[in-house]
Amino acid sequence: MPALPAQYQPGEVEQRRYEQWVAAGHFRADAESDKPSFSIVIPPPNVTGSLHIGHAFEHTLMDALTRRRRMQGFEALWLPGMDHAGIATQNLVERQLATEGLSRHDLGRDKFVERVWQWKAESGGAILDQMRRLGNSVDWDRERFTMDEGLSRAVHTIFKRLYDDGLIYRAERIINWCPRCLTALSDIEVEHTDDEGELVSIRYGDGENAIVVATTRAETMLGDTAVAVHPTDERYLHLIGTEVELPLTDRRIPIVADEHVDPAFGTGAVKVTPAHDPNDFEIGQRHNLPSFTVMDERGVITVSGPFEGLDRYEARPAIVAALREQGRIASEKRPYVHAVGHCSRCKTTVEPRLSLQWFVKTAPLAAAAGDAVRDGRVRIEPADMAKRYFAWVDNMHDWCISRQLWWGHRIPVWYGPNGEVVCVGPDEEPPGSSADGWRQDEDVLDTWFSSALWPFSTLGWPDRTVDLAKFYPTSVLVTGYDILFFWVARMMMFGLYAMDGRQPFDVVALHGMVRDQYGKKMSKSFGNVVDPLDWIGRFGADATRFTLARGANPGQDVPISEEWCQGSRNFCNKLWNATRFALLNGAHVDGDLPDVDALSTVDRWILSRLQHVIAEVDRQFEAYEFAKVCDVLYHFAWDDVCDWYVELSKPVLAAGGQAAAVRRRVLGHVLDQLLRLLHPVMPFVTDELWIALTGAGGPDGTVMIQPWPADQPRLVNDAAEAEVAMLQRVVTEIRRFRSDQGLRPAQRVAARIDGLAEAGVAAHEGLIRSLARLDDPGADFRASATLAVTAAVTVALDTRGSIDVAAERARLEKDRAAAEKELAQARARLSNPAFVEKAPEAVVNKIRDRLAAAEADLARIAAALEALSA
RNA sequence: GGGCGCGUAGCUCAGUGGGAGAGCACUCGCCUUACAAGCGAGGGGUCGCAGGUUCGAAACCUGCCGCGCCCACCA
Repeated sequence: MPALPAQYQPGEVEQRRYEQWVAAGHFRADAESDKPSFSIVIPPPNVTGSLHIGHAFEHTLMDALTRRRRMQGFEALWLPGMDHAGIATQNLVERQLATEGLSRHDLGRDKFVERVWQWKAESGGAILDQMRRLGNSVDWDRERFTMDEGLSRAVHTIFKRLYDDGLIYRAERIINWCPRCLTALSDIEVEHTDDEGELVSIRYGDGENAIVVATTRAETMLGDTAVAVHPTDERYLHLIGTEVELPLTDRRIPIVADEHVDPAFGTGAVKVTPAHDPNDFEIGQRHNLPSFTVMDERGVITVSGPFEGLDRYEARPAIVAALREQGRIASEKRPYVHAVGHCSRCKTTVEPRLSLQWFVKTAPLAAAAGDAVRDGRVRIEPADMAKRYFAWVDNMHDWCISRQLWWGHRIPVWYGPNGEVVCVGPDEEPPGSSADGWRQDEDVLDTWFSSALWPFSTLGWPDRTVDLAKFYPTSVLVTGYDILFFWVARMMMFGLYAMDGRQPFDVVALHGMVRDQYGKKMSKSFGNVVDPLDWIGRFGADATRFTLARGANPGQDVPISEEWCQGSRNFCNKLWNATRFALLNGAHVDGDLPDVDALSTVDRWILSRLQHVIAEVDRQFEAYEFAKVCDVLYHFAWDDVCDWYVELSKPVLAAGGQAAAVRRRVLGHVLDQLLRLLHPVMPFVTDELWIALTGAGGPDGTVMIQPWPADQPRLVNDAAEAEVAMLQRVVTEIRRFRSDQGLRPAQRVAARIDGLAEAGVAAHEGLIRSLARLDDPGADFRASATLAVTAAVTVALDTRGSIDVAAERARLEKDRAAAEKELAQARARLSNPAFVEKAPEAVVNKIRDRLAAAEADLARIAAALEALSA
């Protein structure tokens, strides 16, 4: 076998390994398999742009889950795909067109959509390539896109079904309108920020009948159709039912009483503009008020007169100025901070607008979505997040699903010449031709409408496919808490509805957002954005993945930094070199492991530690505690295996013989198991090393399809762990002394060790001497320092020179103070009758042990001080 | 306005009823033939503040201070 280089070089390894995995077909899931199924559908990234570090993070978690299940013998499917991202993509292509001096209208609908498809072909390929670079073990044969023919048919099918069930309807409502994107938006596509506005008070009417209203949106007054006051407001009782003149117009409007008005705010009187404010719309409904639309879809005033053609922000000061001229400004405008909605895509201030749109009646669907979590069919991790989920599904408004865009699934409704409205099913012909006056609805559906079908549309629904039978419900949904409402809740609604009450996933594992090392959001303007490809190129995909997974505490945001990624890269290299050492020393994994009874204490110890690690990794994986999985494996690999087991093995291997033969076998086994455990998180380096270690070849010669390490409790060995712990303590204390005394580490020191038998580690004197770099006592040995390591163990060292007595004394005095404090604490607690009576026996015993340990420590320190004086 | 969460070492975070932890950073000493992307040793925290419950609180309860997020149609 070729010798491994001294440093791990990820680039070449990653490309080669990935190609071989794909070629061998190991990512492919077989729907006909007898194995239990495990399935994940990818949260489809938008075809706009490229994958950011947040995707890399999410994909790492999904890949780790999938790879582990695959090794555990599940038929594991991770289904890849992308989302057409309606508004985002259309905006992007429109911007491209703009650079050519064109608008979408210059191309026309068909040509424009063609252009978007063309763009998708280019952009989508880049995203898929990024997924390969990350090492994602996705089933490429099952890649899907929300605008695929099959998925479009699913959209069409469910639309028809909901329509027939009366759960989709068309209505004229106040909706959120983006005057830049020129489309309706759903409530959650609107982001609220606290903006500074100005509150002006305007006097309507004159004399006795005058009434003053306060508003931040003076320009809408042209569309006022009433003034509202609270029904019990003493100030205005006499005016209710009367009319006032609306300034700047020739209209008179009524004064109505409505509970909605807060008498304590402003003047207690509200102007009512049903066509441009959701509250006012409702007041209008209650009082049968007419609606006057005063702005067009771009936010430009349409009322004929001096303000016609002005933008809404030009109209506002113009109208205030005109009112002031008429002496109708009752009080100067004052700053007022209030929540204002913005388009989540382009940040333009949303204009509430009365218009005819399509809606999903959410009440029955949302109720089912809530119940599925409440009754435990779907588990949300971390559980706290379920509260947010309930808060949303229990208070959901109807969902506006029509968008005035061209890129998306077109609404399958046709309008006839005589006012007919026909929803056409997926296998039906349009009811008539355009020549006969029939036309299809111009609008397309909200992107999230098709996303909501993703867990079953990707598996072949509405057909009853074998994929659907095998892989639905999916096992777990891994996604960010930021799209709990956008996506998760809606998949629940549609999944339960379309799949006869069967939930789309059993578990929702929510993760946080990737942030920089100070917990700051990543943003281009702040310059702290990390490009996953950059890290993969410089540190490797495994290092990038490990850094991300290591920060993944459920539901918590994930801080990362380049320094930490360097640390992960170092960890990869550590594994590389540990395996390299093993191979240089003839470690192997073939043949059975010798019987436990035939093993040395050190072997039994590492196998016992390994068992704890396997059990812990399993436990943490089941809880989606990726950070803890990484932590456990990191410390086992670095501390236990590299710093101790390998070091303890060096003398044994050097000595050769039967002991060395056994050690080679056990070392090979430990690395084999470790590489398997790490493989889900760091697939590349573990596979490369596993192949080198085992000499495996051929398409199946990869760790990714080896059995997951089994938890074998019989290998747990407390005695061996205690014995090695004592060994470690002795070695560490001798090293401490050497370091404190400035004895050069490379310098061997003659020493005599006493008391190892009493400490139960007599058999390990050779190892202790080796690791602490002590020579055997020579003929010329003369003790010049005596170190008490434990109550029993003393080490007489020939330091070939004087030692720093004062420093060692100070050290010992410090130790003594700590031991005395410990002793006093333990005594105080044990002499407290309430404690001894009420505390669990195990705790009391623990304190007793601690007391004994403190006493032993004091004895040791006393002996050391005495030796120091001599 | 409503809801949720967080304040633990210089930084980022684990720990949630019985001896204060990790990574990185820091100090000292080392190229000890797997690895300087390394090895050994070490320093560092009245666990935001104040009360309470308990034999025992970083953890549970209450209040306060500070920070963050989500939801929301008060003009």
